[in-house]
Amino acid sequence: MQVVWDRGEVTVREVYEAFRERRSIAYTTVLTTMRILEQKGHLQVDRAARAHVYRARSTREGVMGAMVRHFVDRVFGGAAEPLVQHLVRDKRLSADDLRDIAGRLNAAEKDDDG
Amino acid sequence: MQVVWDRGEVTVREVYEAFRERRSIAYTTVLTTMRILEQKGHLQVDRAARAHVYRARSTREGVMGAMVRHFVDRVFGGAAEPLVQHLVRDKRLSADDLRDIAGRLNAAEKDDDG
DNA sequence: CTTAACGTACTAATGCGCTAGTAGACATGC
DNA sequence: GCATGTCTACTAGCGCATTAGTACGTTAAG
Repeated sequence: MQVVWDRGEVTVREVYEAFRERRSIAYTTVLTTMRILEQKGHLQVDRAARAHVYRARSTREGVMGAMVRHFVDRVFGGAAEPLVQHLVRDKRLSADDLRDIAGRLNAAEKDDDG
Repeated sequence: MQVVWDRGEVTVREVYEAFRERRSIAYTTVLTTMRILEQKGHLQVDRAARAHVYRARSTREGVMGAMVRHFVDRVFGGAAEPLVQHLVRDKRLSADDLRDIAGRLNAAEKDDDG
């Protein structure tokens, strides 16, 4: 998925090569996986060329958003605060980071609806 | 797991009853699940009594922390900011919430090492 | 035309989580 | 002692993700 989002349009071969850089994997594995992703509606395919061309059906933002939502609901019952606190405890975020984001948010909101 | 954490010590029967309140499930399903959790080291079991007594081997905090870490690494490559931004976009968090948390953090840090 | 490279389709094995059934051990009441 | 209810152990099916092998078609080179 990451590879598809990065490149926009990909063939199986391209994804295969991208994966190979990191770990050993069979060409047919990638092929099968992409076919499944297509069946599930995550990828769109153009079969005109010999090597089918795949594109993502949804944006990275959208999918990640759904994953976050799912995760927060499942693990924290929908409550975001404890999640953020975990991030902080893990040193993923500092209080400064939080203020930063809050600041940017205010600016964005003014931009948005102001 | 939630049930075990809530009650501290539980038997299979107790967990079973707790689950039954929400959805139909077989007693043996709960039993098997708890046995697996024990094999995986998540639960600790005392076989002295006829009805084995289970306790959690790790705290809720610890497990949730690990889950958060895992999630952030896998989905966001370890970067917490974009995750937080998703939370905000989903209306799970407001800028005020963020400032709130940041404020509490400052207080805690003073408490901690100050 | 023949052959080699490339590409897809189909099939399948493996592993894991979830579910539950069956069998056997044990206690309890009569 | 025998029936009944409770509890665990063992076994197994189902669905899904992951991985890859085999078969077959197509294209390009000679």
